[in-house]
Amino acid sequence: MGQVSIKDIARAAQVSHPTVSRALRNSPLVNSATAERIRRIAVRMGYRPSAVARSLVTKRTRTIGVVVTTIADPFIAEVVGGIEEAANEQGYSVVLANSNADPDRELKVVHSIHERRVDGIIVTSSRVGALYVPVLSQLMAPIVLINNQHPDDSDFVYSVMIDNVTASRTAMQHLLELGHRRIAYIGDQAGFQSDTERFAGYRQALALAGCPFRPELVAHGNGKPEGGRQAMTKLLALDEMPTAVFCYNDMSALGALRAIDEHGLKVPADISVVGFDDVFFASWMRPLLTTIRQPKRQMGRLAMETLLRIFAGEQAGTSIKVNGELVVRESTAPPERKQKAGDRLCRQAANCSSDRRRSPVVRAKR
Amino acid sequence: MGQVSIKDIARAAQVSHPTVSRALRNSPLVNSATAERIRRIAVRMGYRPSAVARSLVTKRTRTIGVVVTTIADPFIAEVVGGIEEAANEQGYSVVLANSNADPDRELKVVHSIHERRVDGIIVTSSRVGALYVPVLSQLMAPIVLINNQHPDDSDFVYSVMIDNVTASRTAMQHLLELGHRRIAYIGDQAGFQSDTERFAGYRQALALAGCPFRPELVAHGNGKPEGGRQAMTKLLALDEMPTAVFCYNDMSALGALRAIDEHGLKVPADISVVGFDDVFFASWMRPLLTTIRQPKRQMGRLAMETLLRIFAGEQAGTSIKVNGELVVRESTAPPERKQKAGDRLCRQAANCSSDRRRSPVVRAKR
DNA sequence: AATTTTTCTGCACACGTGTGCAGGCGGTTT
DNA sequence: AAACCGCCTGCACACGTGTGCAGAAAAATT
Repeated sequence: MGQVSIKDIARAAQVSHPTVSRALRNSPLVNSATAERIRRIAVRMGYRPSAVARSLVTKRTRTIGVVVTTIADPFIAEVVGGIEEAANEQGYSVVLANSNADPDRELKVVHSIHERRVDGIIVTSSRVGALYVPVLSQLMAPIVLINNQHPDDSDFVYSVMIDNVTASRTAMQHLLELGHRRIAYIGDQAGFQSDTERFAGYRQALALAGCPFRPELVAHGNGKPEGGRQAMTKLLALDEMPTAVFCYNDMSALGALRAIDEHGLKVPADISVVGFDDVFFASWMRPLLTTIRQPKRQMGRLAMETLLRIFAGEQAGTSIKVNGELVVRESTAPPERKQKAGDRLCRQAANCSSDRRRSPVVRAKR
Repeated sequence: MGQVSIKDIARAAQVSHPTVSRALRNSPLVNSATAERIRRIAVRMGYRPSAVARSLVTKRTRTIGVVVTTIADPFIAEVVGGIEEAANEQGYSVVLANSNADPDRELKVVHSIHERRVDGIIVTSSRVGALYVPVLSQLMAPIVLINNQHPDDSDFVYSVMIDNVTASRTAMQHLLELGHRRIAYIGDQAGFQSDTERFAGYRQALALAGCPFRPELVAHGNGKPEGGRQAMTKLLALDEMPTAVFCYNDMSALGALRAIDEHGLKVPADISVVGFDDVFFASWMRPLLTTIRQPKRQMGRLAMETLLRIFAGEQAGTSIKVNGELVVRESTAPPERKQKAGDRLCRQAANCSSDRRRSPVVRAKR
C-alpha cells in the first residue's frame, strides 16, 4: 500500500474521516481530547496530507511557476534563489521552467504551467514576457515580470524592476567624471526592455555632458560572454577606439575584457570597463569589475511577496522599482592623456548635472 | 467562472463527460467523428486538463523534486539546467527546493516534496542526501543522488557521479609532470563525499609519484570563493610555500587566485592552480583556469533519464559513473627552478604510472 | 427475420480532502 | 418533565478526471 490517507487514520482512531480532517486542521469543532489523540495517531503513522487532493477542493495549489530563459545565467540564478527563499517561507513551492528563448519550448512551458494550475507566475528577464500574458489570462493567475514591464497594463500583471535609466546614467557619469569622452555601449540583442532602457540612460548621460552620440560606438552582444567578446572586437577595430565601454551586463563585460586582452590592451590603463548586475564573479575576477549592483535576491523576494500580497487579498503596487548602486572597483580609471581633436567638442564638464537624480555610489575593494 | 472542465465541454457537445475524457485521450472507444468534434470544441474553449485532478486518480504527478543547497552555485545551476531540459522534453515538471544546508529548511523541504507526491527526486551535491532517504522511503519515489552516493544501497536510491578519484589523479599528474613537488590541496568542509574522493585521488597521485604527503599542505575551504581565499592565505603563510594548488572546485580556485594576488604572487609563474568543475567563468577569467571538466548538463540529463527509465518500468543501473576531462589552460606551468633540498625526496618521475587509468586531456585555449 | 457481433455511449464509482448540514447526546433552563 | 441549547460527530456531497461495466444501437452473420 502506498500513502496513508485520512481514511486510514479514521479507521485506526475509530472515527469518521471528516473528523480526522478537522482534527488535523485544528478545527474548534472537534473535541480537543479526541483531536489530540487523532493527531498523535497521524504522526505515528507518518501521515502527510496530499497536496494534490487538497488542491482539487481548495482550488489553490500553493505553487508558483517561475519562467526563465536559462537558469545557468548567474543573475537569474540569484533572483530565483530569492524567489524560492521567500516562497518556501510561506509554504509555497516553485516549479521551474526554462524557455531557452525557443518559441516551441515557450509554448510547452505555458501549457505546462497552465495545467498545473499554479497560483501565480514570475517571469524573469525575457523579452517575450508579453507572450505569456494572453495565453495565461484565462488562468486568472497574477503574473509578476522581473525587469520586463508589460506594455498594456492588464489588471493582473505586475512588475519588479530596477531603475535602469538612472543606474545606467550613474555608471556613465562615473566614466565621464573620470574624463572619458569616447565611451562605447555593448548592448544585448534588440527587443529587451532592459537593454533599451540602459541604452537610453547611456544617451542621456552623453547628452547631459554635451558629448555627441556616435552610432559606431554601439555594438550588440547577446548577454553572454561570447557576445560581449565579439561586440568588443568590433569596437576595437574602429579607427578611433573607445577609451571606455559600458556593458549591458557583467557577462558581456567578461567577454569584452577577453577581447581587450586578446588585443594586447590593459584594463583599466588602456580601456575602462563597466558592467551591470554585480554577479558574484564581478568581485572575484581580475581586474575587479566596476559595475552596477542589482539587489538580485531582494528583487526575487519582492516579486514573490507581491504575489503573496495578492493571494492575501491585499492591494499590491503594480510596479515596484528598486535602485541600482554603482560599485567602483578596479576596471575603471581615467583615460590616458592623448585626447584627439574630435573629442574636444564636449563643451561641458561631466559633473554639470550633479543635481539630477543618480544612484548611490560605493567604493569597494571587492 | 474559472477553468473550463470536461463537464463544460460535455455540455457544449451534448455528450457525457466520460466521452469527452476518452475523446481527448484519443481512446479508440469513441466514434472518430464525434471525437474530432469534441476535440475541436475543446480547443475552441481553450481547455487545458487539470494536472491536479488527473494526478489524483492516476497517482502520478509527472513532477520531480530537485533538492539543491543553493541554486546560485554555477555548477549546480548547470546540472539543474540539464535536469529541467530532459524533464520538460518528457512532459515532466521540476519543483525546486533549496535547503541552504539548514537542517530546519531541509526538513520543510522534505515534507513539502512528500506532500506534493512527486514521482521522483534528484538531490545534487549535498552531504545530507542520506538524511532524505529514510523520511522519503515511505513515498516510494526513486531518488537519484548526484555526486553523492548513498552508503546503504536501498533499492530505490540511485546515483550519478563523476569518477572523482581518477579525475583528481589526472589533475595531479598534470602538475607532477610539470615538475611540481610541493602541491597543496584546498578541500571543502569535511563530510562531502566528493571532497573525500578528490582528496583520495590527490594522495594516490602523490604516492604513485613517490612524493611524501604533507598534512600542512591541506587546507579546507567551503566550496565558495571566500573559503578558497582563506584556505590559500593559510597555505601562503607556510615557511615553505606550495608551488601548486589543486582545488576542490572552481569557486574555491577563484578565491585562491585572489589570495595569491593579494600576496603579490603571479599565476602560473609563481604558483600553479588547478580547479574542478569547469564552470563557465573558468574559460573567461584571467588567467584561464586549468581544471577538470565535469559534463554538468549531461549529468543532470542522466539523472533525469534514470528516473524516466524507472518510471517506464525498465531496469536502470543503480550507479552511473561519468568521466572528467582535464582541460589545460593558463593557470598551470612548470615551477620556478629553485627547488629546496627537502623536495629531492621524490624518487620517481611523475610519468611512472602512465599505464594507470586516467582522464582524457584536452589542451584548450578556452 | 432472427441472432450474434461490433461499436459506441453513459452510469456509477474511485482518487483524497474539505465543508454544509442534520442530528445525537448531555446538560441547563423553564 | 418538557423544552432548549451547545457541543460534537458523521452523512453526503463537491472538486476534475479516469475507467470498469452495462446496455443500446448499429452492423454483420446465420
